[in-house]
Amino acid sequence: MANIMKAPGSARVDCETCQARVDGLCAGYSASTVEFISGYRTNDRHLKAGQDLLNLGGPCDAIFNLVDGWMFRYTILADGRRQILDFALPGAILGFDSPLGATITFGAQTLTDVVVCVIPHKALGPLSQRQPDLGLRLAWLMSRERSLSFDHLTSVGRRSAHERIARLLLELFVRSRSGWTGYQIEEMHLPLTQEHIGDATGLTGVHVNRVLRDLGKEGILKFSYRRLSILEPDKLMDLAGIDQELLQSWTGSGRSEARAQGDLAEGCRQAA
Amino acid sequence: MANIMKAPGSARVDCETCQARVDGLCAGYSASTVEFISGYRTNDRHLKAGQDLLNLGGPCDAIFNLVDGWMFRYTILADGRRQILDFALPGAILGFDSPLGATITFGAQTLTDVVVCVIPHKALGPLSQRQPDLGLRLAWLMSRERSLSFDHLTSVGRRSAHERIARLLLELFVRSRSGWTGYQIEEMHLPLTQEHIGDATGLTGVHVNRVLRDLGKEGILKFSYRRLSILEPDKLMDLAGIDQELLQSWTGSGRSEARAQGDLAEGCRQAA
DNA sequence: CGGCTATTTGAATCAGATCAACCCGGGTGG
DNA sequence: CCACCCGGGTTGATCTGATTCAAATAGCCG
Repeated sequence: MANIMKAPGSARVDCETCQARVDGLCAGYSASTVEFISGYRTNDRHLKAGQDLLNLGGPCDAIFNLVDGWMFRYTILADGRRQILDFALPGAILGFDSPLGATITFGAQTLTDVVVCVIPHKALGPLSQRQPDLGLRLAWLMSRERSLSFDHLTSVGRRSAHERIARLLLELFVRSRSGWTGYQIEEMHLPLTQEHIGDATGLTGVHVNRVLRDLGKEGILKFSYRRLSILEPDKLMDLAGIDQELLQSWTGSGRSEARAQGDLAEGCRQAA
Repeated sequence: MANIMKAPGSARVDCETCQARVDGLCAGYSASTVEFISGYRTNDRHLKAGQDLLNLGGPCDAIFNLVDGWMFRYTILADGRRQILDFALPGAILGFDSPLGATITFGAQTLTDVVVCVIPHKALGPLSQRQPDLGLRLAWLMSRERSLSFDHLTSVGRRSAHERIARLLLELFVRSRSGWTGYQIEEMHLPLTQEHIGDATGLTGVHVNRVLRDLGKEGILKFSYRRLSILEPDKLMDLAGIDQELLQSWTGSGRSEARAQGDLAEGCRQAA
């Protein structure tokens, strides 16, 4: 997975080849602009799978640009119940949460080995002075995360267990590919346990298992031991209640030749 | 409620006295800065209670600064199930959703008579060029909305019906006051039906009624016919599982003498 | 092999949904 | 002034999707 990490720990992420430039804060910027932004970085951080990036209750004074690996954000209630809020893929920004110095109210944990590059909150002001569309871009990024969160809220609030799970798996698949036609039979490595899926969908691990088993029996998909196979894309999309265009909004969109409207960088360009 | 609306329809919102300057895009800006921003406004819009601001499936080419009144955002599923995503109070920004021209994926409906001031998306670029912290500010605003959404997600995913309802009512109370010590017995007008509460918490209207009835019997609060009375603040906060500091994060925070960390404008100031 | 974590399966239970009345208050129109 | 209506709110009986508890299995690693 993490080919960037060959030289473990010490190596500094090279902005030229950074995965996060595909669809994140630096997407579509020229080399010189990226260079400029990079000047404000402090040291990268490398984490093993299963670690927390920032600890609950502590302060947070930087944003983290997820360069490689998968993470998730979560809250823990007093009695131990956990809710997973969203999954972060390369290009995600973490740590832009409570304005400055305020204590963190939700955690962020790695699902795989991970690399993040770090930009102190303090740098955001100066950065956005010299690169004025950066603030807007960050705003669009946040807005997209909020939309995703709205989507999850709708799932958990109003959809059946089967719908929720179908939808989540589909979302993660599509986002990890940055797009999908929706017609191909596909397979991928999904670094989640059934417990994770339960905590993300507001269900029990046990119940997730039963549903997964159902979906398997119906030949729609298989998921066990971290391997997901989508066997009947159309049935799955139908069950999940997904229209093709929604698929796009989950990623920066079409990537390739800027599939018209949905693209983040495009959005900023037009707005400017 | 809407004293700004005395001259109905035609009157243009006066930025000097605009409620949304307390905690929104324009919060804390000097008169001249607000003036500058205002130059990019197009005509205000005045809506009656129960109307939709933007219609689903259509495009959206402007952001709306909610100046007066209450609204909510929602999604409707194919079979009619509705999920309310959040409630918008004065100072909220609506319409900053899908990047540009893309079709709207969730609706926004008024709960009371409402006034919004309108800034075309096209203006955002130029605006943030000349007022570079505006983008960042918008980003913080979006980030706060996302945090709220995370909160709702946690409620709906992991809390009991009693907890969810207690929490929602508390949230709305606190946000509408922009803060609360948490000790006073209080009363307010809440422009919601039990159906609304159900759709926001992922419950049935019927069940909301039963819970509300319970809470009434226990003397914790009363809510009927749009009037909410908090009778036992401490019990309510306990039931809702709220710590004092979380209260702050729901608003721009402490308002008055910038309760240190949580304040939006403060955040931008420090970052700059 | 032994220990660990994840998955699987069954049986009992429960929180909340569904269905179906009925009530209440405040318009509206006759 | 009253009859009617209509959008909430209330209440009970019943049903069910999902939880809980508990025990067995399966893969993984040292």
